[in-house]
Amino acid sequence: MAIEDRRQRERDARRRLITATARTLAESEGWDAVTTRRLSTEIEYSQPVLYKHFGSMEEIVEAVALEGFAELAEALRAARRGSPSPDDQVSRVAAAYGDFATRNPATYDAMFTRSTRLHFAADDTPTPLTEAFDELREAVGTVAAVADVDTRTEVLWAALHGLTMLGRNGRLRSDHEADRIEALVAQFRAALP
Amino acid sequence: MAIEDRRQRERDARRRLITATARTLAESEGWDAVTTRRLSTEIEYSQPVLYKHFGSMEEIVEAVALEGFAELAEALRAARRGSPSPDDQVSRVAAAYGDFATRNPATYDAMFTRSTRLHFAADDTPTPLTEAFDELREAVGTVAAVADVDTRTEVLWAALHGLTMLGRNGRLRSDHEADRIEALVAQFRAALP
DNA sequence: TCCTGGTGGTTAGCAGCGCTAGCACTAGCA
DNA sequence: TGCTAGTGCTAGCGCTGCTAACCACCAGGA
Repeated sequence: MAIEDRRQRERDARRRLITATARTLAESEGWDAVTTRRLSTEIEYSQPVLYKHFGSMEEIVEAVALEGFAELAEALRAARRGSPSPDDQVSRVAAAYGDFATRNPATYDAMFTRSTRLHFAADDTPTPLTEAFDELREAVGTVAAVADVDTRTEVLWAALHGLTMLGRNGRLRSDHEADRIEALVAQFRAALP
Repeated sequence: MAIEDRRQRERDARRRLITATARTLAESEGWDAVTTRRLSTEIEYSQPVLYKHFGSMEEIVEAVALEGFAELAEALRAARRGSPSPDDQVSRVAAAYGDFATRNPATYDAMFTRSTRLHFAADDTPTPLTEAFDELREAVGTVAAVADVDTRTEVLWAALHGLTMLGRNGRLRSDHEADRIEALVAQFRAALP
């Protein structure tokens, strides 16, 4: 069995190598550069090896996205815990969200633009996704005992995502990012039931 | 000159044929189906004809996007004008925005996901884009004499865009769309200076 | 009326894409 | 030592966006 174990470890390591390389390559040169040929030369294996681990290129992107969601959840959790007063949590979490998106643009892209098959609020929702959402939800919950926390969390998430995407594509005034986050949090706080 | 005029008219007509066909095809089968070969057979010309009118496939998508922005601006204008009381404008405009995005998913995609080169708030911003933004801005302006209308308009736009994108990819509970719009508008109204 | 320049449109082909069939080799077991 | 299972390769298919080179036609002047 030891041999089988070793083989499994090697398989796992190579799988991680593929996703890590894909992510690094995407962050440095954009997802357009992440082709099966380029990726395979980068990991120093031939193309078909990729398909031993993933059914398609899309699945590789999905794996990167999942990794991203786990990291996002962790970043939001850290922001929430590092918050001195509970009232501050929404503000901190919003800032952490923007920060993550800015620092990992390609990964964020994998999470929200390039992977259409990862669904929320469904039976097959992977745990990293629900965990990230739950962190936002917890933060929203502290603001006040609002009637429908879920709805307001979704609205907050949507606003943060919208600010990220529009900002990235040059659709918003580039020197007012902080103002927008502030305005968002302010109007969020103002709407107490 | 009459001959030259006729030629120009024919050129214009063919250009419109290309964008209209691309849009229709995208709405019915998705942008993946809009390849240069498919598009050229659809308009009953050969591939190089496309390149007499557009420099690349991306420019065709951009043309569809511009058309979409013009229509969106018009839809928002109609919603604003059809509003009985000024207080209602934000709500109406938000609903009209969601409506447009739902009715024209592929066009919306061209506007916000597939065309990265159309910038807002810049010197080279095409008029349809600023017009659409201005309609939102006007609606926001009616809510109250807020200090920074621009910032709050951007936040509203971002929230609407986020709700659209996350909703479309199954990232939000599918039977609470109206609730989210309502919550968004409510918190928007609540945050008066 | 014939000739000529320019325009409109075509066919054929390039490089690169995701993906796969099928072969060569090697490690591990009997 | 011979067999087997599994690993990784080469080569190639059908597709993509895009372009070079050519042909047919029409408008305008001699």
